[in-house]
Amino acid sequence: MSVTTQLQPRTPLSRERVLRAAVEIADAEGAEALTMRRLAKALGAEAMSLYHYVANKEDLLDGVVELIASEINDAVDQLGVPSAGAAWKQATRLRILTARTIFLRHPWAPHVFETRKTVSLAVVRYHDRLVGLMRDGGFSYDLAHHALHALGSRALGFSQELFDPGDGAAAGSVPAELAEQVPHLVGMLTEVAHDDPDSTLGWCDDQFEFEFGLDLILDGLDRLRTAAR
Amino acid sequence: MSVTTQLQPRTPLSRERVLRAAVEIADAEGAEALTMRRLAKALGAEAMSLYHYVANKEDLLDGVVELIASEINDAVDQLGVPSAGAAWKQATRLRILTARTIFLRHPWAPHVFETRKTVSLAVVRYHDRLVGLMRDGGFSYDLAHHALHALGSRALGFSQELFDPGDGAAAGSVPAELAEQVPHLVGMLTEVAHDDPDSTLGWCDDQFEFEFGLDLILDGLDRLRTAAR
DNA sequence: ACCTGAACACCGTTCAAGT
DNA sequence: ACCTGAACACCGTTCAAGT
Repeated sequence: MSVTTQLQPRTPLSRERVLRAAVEIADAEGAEALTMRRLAKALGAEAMSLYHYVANKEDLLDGVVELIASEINDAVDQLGVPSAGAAWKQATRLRILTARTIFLRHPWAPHVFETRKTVSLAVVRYHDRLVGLMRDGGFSYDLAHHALHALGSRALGFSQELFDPGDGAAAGSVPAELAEQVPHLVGMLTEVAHDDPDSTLGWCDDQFEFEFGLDLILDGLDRLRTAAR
Repeated sequence: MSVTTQLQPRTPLSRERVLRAAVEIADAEGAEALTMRRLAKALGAEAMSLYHYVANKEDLLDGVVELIASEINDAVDQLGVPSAGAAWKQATRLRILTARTIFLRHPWAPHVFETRKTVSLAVVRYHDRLVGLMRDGGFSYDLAHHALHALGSRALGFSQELFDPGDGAAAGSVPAELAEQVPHLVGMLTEVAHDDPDSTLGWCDDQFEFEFGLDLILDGLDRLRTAAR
């Protein structure tokens, strides 16, 4: 028995390694593949070993959120665009769209963010800087506060859609019975699908719609900002 | 053994009964209490019996969404307020705030709505009528389409918040270390909490913030509507 | 036809034990 | 100290069998 097994994890486990492995699994196979047993196997350990680094699965997911929020903070901290006065809007817009690029790499992450019960310090820090930009634009704390609520998850760069209003847009594929029940949607569907015949499936451009909604809110806030002067 | 057992369910099971019982359990104990075994027990049956009325748990939740969306449609269908021209905005606002009252009765429902993979006909129908109101206001199908995306879940009357920017607002309860890391939020917190000293905990008024965000979007859309004339 | 008991393949997690 | 095997208390679900 003097043959030392070489297949064991060379680097010891750590909370950092556990969290990074969790993100990798979710990236590769989706959030539902992220089980304690599966995660342990990826680390060359047993499920129970993980409990030395995370209190339980909720704590694991809290840590994953903290990791991704830190990734976002790292990206937006080095933007360094002017934000004084009217420039607040472009600065905020760029910051949010930059944060969004991280979620495009982790499409499972929004759902995990939304199911957290505790607040992540990195998420709070992100919002703090956002309020900073608004203050540069002359926002009162009161208006900045309402702004955070109005933006909601859009502040971090994502918006969960209940359904895609363009589903089944393969014009004419809508059953006649359904067409009678939802005439406006069918009309909308055929017209918009007609305007953009390139897109065969899922003709809603997520990025365009995100920016449309974001600009609608930012423009509205900017109007309130100048009105309050 | 001629004694017939009187404790069995008198009324036979049905999909309708199963779905209604599911809503009752979630209302009373939260969505996590809604398991197949628990649901069966509430109906005086065994878990396996439920599979004659729902294909699986996802189908059960799909049915629950359909049930609640129908409840919403029933409520908003009888509003009957004018919606022609500029009145579209008030009509839409009232409709959305009315839909919201149903979610206030089922606080677990937003999460279930957001995790659906298939679209509910009742949800589609709700949005169809919303597009109808916008058409009354002179919206192009294109603008109405962007409007649905911009509203997102707000169209149905709820907005999931990542965190409450007013948590720990018991002014002064913020550790000095945290105060240094997020100065703007702490400043915002103390000022807004000061303005409204009544609220001891959770000083963010959900209803007010929902209406603020909703009006910001509706006002923006109304501006685009008139600009497009 | 409608319903069910036992069993299966998973979960997260506890506990007592290994090195 | 760090890690683990076996076991527990749950899940959703399959299957073959009851009436």
